[in-house]
Amino acid sequence: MRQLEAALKAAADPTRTRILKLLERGELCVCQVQAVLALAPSTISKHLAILKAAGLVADRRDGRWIHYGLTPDGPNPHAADVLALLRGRLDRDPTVAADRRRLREVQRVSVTELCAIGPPPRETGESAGA
Amino acid sequence: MRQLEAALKAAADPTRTRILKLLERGELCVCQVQAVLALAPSTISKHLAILKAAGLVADRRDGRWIHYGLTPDGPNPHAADVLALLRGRLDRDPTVAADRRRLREVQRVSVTELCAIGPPPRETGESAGA
DNA sequence: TCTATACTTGGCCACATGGCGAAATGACGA
DNA sequence: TCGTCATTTCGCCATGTGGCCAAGTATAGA
Repeated sequence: MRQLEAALKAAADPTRTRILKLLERGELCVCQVQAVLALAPSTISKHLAILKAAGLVADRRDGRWIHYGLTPDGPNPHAADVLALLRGRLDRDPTVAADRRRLREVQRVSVTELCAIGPPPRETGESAGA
Repeated sequence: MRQLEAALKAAADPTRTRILKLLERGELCVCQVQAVLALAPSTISKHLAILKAAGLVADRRDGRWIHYGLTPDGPNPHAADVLALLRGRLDRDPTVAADRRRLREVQRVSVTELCAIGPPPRETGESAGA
C-alpha cells in the first residue's frame, strides 16, 4: 500500500502532474522543466526527487546536466499504473497544453543556450510566439 | 486538472484507500466503516466527505443510516479512472485483507445490533472469530 | 587547482491535512 | 412533542507539504 500511496501522492500535486505531462514528450533536463514551469530550481528539484522516490521517473547524468524521464517499466508496478492513467488523459487541459507549447519553444534552443538565457520568461504574455 | 487532482488526492490517503477497498464489497453505512477501521466517527465522516467531493463515492439515506457506495459511473470521469486503478490491485495487501476479514465479521450482525454494541473491538486480537 | 555552472540539500514560513472530542443536525420511536 | 441515536460540523492540535533563498555538491573547462 505504501508504494501505491507514494505513486498517487506524487501524481496528486498539480505541479508534479504538469512535470509528468511534460515528460510524456521525452526526457528533459531540470533547466528545461524549470524554463517551462517558471519556478525556483530548488522547487523543481524537490518535485523531481519526490517523483523519483515514487518510482515514476528516473534520472540520468549527462555531463553537467541531469535528464529525467518517465519509467513505465520501473520496479514499482503502481507507478506504471499511475503513469498509464495519466497518459492521454489531460491533453485538453489548458495548463498542460500551454506547458507543451512553451516546451516546444524551449526545445528550439540548445540546452547550453537555454541556461545562458537566464530566468525563464514570465507569464506576462510577452509575445513569445510569432 | 482540478478534478483529477481531487480524485488522486482522495485516493492517496491510506485511510481513504482502505475505505474504498471496503466499499468494493458493496454499500456500507458509516457505522460499519467505523467498526472496521476503529477510528472516531467524525474522522470517518470527514474522509467520506472528501471521497464524496471527489466524486469517488455517493451517499444514500436510509432511515437513520447513511449508506456510501462507489460511483464508477459518476460525473467525474477521473474518479472512475482512479476507482478502476484500485480495483483488484491491492487485494494482497495485509491491511486490506485484514479489513475485509473484519468486515465479514461486522456484516454478520445487523446494523442495529452493530451500533448497539458500542465501540468497535480493538486491535488486540480478542478472539473475535470461532 | 580554481572558477563557473547545473543541480541538490537544508532551513524557513505559510498553509493544508488528519486525527480527536464536543456540539449541532436530522430521522425514528415513544 | 421529546428523547435517542447515527451522522455531520466545528474547533483544536500536531504534522506534512509546497514555495523560496542560501549554501553545498559535482562536473566542465581554464
